[in-house]
Amino acid sequence: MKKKTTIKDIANVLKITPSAVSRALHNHPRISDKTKAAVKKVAKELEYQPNQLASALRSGKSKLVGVIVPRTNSHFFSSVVENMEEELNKKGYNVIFTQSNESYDKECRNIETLLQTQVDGIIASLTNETVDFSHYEKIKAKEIPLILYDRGDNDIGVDYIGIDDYKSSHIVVDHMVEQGCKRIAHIAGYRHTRIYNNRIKGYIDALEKHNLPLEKELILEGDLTVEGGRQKMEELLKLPQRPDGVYAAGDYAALGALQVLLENNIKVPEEIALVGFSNEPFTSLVTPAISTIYQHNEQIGKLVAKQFLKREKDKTWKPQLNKIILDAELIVRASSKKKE
Amino acid sequence: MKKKTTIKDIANVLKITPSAVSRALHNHPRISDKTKAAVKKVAKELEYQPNQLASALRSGKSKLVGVIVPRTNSHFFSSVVENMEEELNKKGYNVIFTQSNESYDKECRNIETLLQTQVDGIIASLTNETVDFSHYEKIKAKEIPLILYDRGDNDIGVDYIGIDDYKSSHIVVDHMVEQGCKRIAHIAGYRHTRIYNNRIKGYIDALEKHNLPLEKELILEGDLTVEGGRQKMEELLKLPQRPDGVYAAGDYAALGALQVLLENNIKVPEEIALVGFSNEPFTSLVTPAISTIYQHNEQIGKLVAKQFLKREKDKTWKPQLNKIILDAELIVRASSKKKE
DNA sequence: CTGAAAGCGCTAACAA
DNA sequence: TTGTTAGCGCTTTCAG
Repeated sequence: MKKKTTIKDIANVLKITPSAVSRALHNHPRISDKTKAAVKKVAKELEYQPNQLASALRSGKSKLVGVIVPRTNSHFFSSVVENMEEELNKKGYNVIFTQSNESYDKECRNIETLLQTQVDGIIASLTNETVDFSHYEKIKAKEIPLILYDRGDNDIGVDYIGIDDYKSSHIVVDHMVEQGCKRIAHIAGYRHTRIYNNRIKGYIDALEKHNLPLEKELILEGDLTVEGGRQKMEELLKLPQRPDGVYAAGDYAALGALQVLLENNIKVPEEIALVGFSNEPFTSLVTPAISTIYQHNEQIGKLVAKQFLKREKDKTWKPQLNKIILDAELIVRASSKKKE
Repeated sequence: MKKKTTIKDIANVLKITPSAVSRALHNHPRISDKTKAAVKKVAKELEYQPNQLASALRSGKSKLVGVIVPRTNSHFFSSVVENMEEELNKKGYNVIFTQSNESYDKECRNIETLLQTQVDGIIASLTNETVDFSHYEKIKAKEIPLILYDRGDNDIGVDYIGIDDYKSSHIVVDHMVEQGCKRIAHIAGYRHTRIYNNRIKGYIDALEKHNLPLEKELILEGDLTVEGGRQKMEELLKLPQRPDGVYAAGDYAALGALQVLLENNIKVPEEIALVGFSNEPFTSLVTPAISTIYQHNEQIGKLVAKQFLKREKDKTWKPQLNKIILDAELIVRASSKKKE
């Protein structure tokens, strides 16, 4: 490894002190424009690259933000992260990025390593498994900003940004009723995950709002994979009286359901309408295209970043709860359009 | 921010010196088991967390690896990264992760920030735009390990890991010929990107191998988006004599092509067989499922990580070319199975 | 406007 | 086996 130029090297060339160089590079107000210019010129000539590590150690600010993502292979998360990164980069922060792979243990280790790396803040979305929050208390204890998003609606008193799952279900049911559905089934996620539970509650209350009877056999809890969706749909088709609409709490499950419907020559949406959740890219690519809930991925990413920056700036910051809940948006596509 | 425990604090408690503590924590051979135990006990009690920054600054090793990805919203890249991360974490490295978004400028800036962060190595896949490699020379000049993967087959003399695109085309054409195709079209990527060029060359040579005539109008270069695939497929359908097979150099383009075929009531694979490239998840989800090339994502991720670790270990390392080329694998699905 | 000097937390060569 | 000492590269008071 070649030795790199340091501010000391620049100082030597110009016969000034390292501190002057440091100030010049940071546009300190009380430094002459002449030296500023000179320093910058020499810096460029010597291909000076600031050593962030040293700066971080001295100043106590690493300019690093740790992000924990449950999975990368979901369009939702990757676009959230993309926007977060963009926003943070603008303000001179770099993003260290780890994935928990939906494992609680990995999540704990992620936090450990991020803290060791001296990140200035942590942004996280919980795994499906996470029910205990004690590992997050450590972060709180250190009083570094912690922002949760999407999966992380919490009682531990830290910032949270996500969409209104309860209301989303209302939007979906409203739409399906309007399209003429009378018996809407719900392929649901596991109830112990807060967001899925909220979707179930929203579904139930929305039915009541429309004076539709609640039929227990129309709520099928499970994992929201393609295979899961297939199984649940097959169960639904075996019922003495079939539903005329299916609301799946995830797009992959919706796709599985669609496959089963098509294989059974059931017309979508005429016989059974279908709505998914998350706006995964494939929903617009299959035939018929699947109606789905758009979670404002980009905006969530940006908001999370901004919230972090706000916390970071405020010196007197203490961990505190502050929820930002966005309304989701229904994207109506062919799979649920019974009327024109 | 609360003040954190340092090795000095531990030293004070035990009335020993910081260096002894440091050694104890690192299981230095020449330190008594007694002090080791004592140090570790106190460390736990005080919730000591090593400050990687300080360690990095002192030792010149940040234990950080920078990874540049063109896009995260591709299944290929996310699974490569996932496996890379896993492998590197095992050896105590953390991954800093940036995306270039297929922009040359962003790629340059990414390198800049990674170097400033004092990463111990850089792992990158080039953007589609990248034709000039001068920004990578900087990394070479610093003599820190640089590994390229997938897009990055290079003449700059650094390690590269990817699949054999030329051969992949052969595998595809062989398969299609075996299925009875006589006129195979190629929806291609832009020729200036090496991997797409290799796929084109492979396609051409494979046709020759099978004594099939090369028809220029059957090679359509473009961006491999869904929309791009649609357009090219429409062009192909306008030809006086239609092809009986389509090989798309990307799955999204293959999907676009499939949509057009289905909209025109053309039977797939009976009238026109279809093969894509990359094994994006949706290929197995659409109907008919799309045959495609699997690029050994997981293995590539692991190999890249291992290659980095090898370079890192070898103190006498100098930038040098070392290619690892994997054979890709064809996943045959309904879209190309003319025979049983 | 600039210089001198101290130190962030840790490691490692050299002593003892 | 442990202590001493010096310093990684940078920032930041405190002087001048």
